[in-house]
Amino acid sequence: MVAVFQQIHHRPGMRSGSNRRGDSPWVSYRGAMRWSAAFIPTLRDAPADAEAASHKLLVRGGFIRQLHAGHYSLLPLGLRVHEKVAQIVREEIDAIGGQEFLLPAMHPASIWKQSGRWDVMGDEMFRLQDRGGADLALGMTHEEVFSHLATSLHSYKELPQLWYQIQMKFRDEPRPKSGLLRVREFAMKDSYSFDLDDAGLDVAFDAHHEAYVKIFDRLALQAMPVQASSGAMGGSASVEFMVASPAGEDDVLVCGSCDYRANVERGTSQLEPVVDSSIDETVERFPTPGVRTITELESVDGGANAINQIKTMVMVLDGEVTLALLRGDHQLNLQKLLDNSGAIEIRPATSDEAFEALGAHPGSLGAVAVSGIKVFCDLSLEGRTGMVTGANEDDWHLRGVSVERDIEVNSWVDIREVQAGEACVDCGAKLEVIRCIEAGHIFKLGRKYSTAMGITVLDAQGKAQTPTMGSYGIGIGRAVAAIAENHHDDAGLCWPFDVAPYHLLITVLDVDDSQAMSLAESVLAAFSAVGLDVLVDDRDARPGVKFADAELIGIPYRLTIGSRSLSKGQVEFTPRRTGETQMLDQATCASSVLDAVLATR
RNA sequence: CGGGCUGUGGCGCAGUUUGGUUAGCGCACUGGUCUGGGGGACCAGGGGUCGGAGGUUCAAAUCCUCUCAGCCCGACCA
Repeated sequence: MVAVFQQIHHRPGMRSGSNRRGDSPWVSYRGAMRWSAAFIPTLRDAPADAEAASHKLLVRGGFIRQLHAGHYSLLPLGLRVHEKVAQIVREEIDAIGGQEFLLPAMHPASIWKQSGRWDVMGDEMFRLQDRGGADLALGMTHEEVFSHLATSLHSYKELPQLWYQIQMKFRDEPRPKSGLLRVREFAMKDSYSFDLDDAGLDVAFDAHHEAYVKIFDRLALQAMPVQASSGAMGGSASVEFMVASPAGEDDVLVCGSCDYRANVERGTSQLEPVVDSSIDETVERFPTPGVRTITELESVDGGANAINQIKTMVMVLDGEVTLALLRGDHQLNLQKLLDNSGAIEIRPATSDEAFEALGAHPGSLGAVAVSGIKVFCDLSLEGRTGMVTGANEDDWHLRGVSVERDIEVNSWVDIREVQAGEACVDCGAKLEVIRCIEAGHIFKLGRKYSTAMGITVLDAQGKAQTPTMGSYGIGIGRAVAAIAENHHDDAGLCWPFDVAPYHLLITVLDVDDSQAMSLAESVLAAFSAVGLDVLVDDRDARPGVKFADAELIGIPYRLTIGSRSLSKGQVEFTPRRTGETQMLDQATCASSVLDAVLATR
């Protein structure tokens, strides 16, 4: 470490900022950096188009720069955080037996066609052709490639396998946004488990669940595991790790008194029972001129409260016109309908399509006496009677409708979106809806890919078996952004110790004071000796600039060495998070700072 | 893909409605003097195809047409 100390020795008289190779003996060392030689382009103002706190601060702090929409350059400071996050993920996946790979980012179309996803992925996959005209894709995930490799497995004795990589993924997001939170090119840790049977898959899944808890704990992210939709790709269990943040894009149902947590795409609630007035009403047609909305129908003569209305939504599922029925006061959740129908593509029907299918325009639609059209009906309508709904003739509605008697329902499904304040399905307490960032997602794939890609191993009886798979992802860059979202204040970032670009910032206020510089160097040496990372602010700048930048980039601990305190034999120690400064004795500061830092890490 | 908005130096903006000298301002940057514990002052500088193309005009950052890019809301999204 003496060598390190000398490599970074600041030569008195050298102008700060002079960093030409020819006149500096400075040799790069990952754990130590002089600010005067570093590329840390801090900005006083955030770019006007930055909205999310993490976006603003990561740009202002010189961690990232946008190249174009959804593509960011990681600057040295940003890369250090990114790599520390990746390393934590790597260590925890290794700890459950993961083996790291590095796979091609560019894939032949053939494997995507084999899995069936060449068509399914649609516009979200970047596609290109090579000079020979062969179709290629930039990998958005790596089930296909890993599955292709897994065809080299031949015996049950080789299972289980747990494979992973940390690699760039490419997704042509329709709307990249919020800095690193939603991008089109990003590093992701994705692991895949291969097991002979469901019990093995359970083990791999649970191991990941525990590993993820440890990872997010080490990242200082308060991530809650929530029940999630498996998405279009199916799967029997799916858990997302969600970090509460206004910059997020998912809504999560959180029960205040038990541990029920679910994505609104999956979660449900208890509904207050509704008592319908009469059971044997007959269906009656009545005029409702100009009435087009649930609200209007509430107050019209012969109408009813929303709770007694049937909302008829005309959707197009994979090109087929379909009806989704809900209680008048409920909202449709598209993902739920997707999951329940098994469709890949979903969109609301146009007004013309609705008219063609039902003979009326939206606002007067209903499912009574409709046949030949698939009808998905929300569970909340089971057994309901005396309902009001559209008559499939503009300006007319029906009342006295008994759902089960009068409507030909193909499937009863949970397709409504739970609202805040509804009762927890487990304990009945009030549910909150919390905006979250999806930081990780684990799920059981089953045999979809192993079947498609032709993976088989012989079992103990010599019979061919198709292994079952699990898939587990964590976005590294998104985790960096999520940490920034959760750990900042008005002045800037406050990196958790384990992912901080540097552990200690030594702010030297008078860079021409050789006593101050040599004190900085001795503290640096003490930190380097135990493998901690130190940034020395040796810029010839005014104190105000240095303090502001220090708070902006958010190094967890700062040692300030200034002639004013130094003349009294003192230096200042300030944790970024509290901002509370403690005076330390100059002579012993190296060891006391080291002790303080190690004690609180 | 629908709705809204924005492109002027590295960042933040003014100027555009009503066309008219050399396109300005703050920050940042370079040299200098002073200063020296919370984004300091002064002096002197460098840096801009006004997103792009076409058009109207004696004259275009400004008007017209097309186009590209970016942002926000929604849709969408392992």
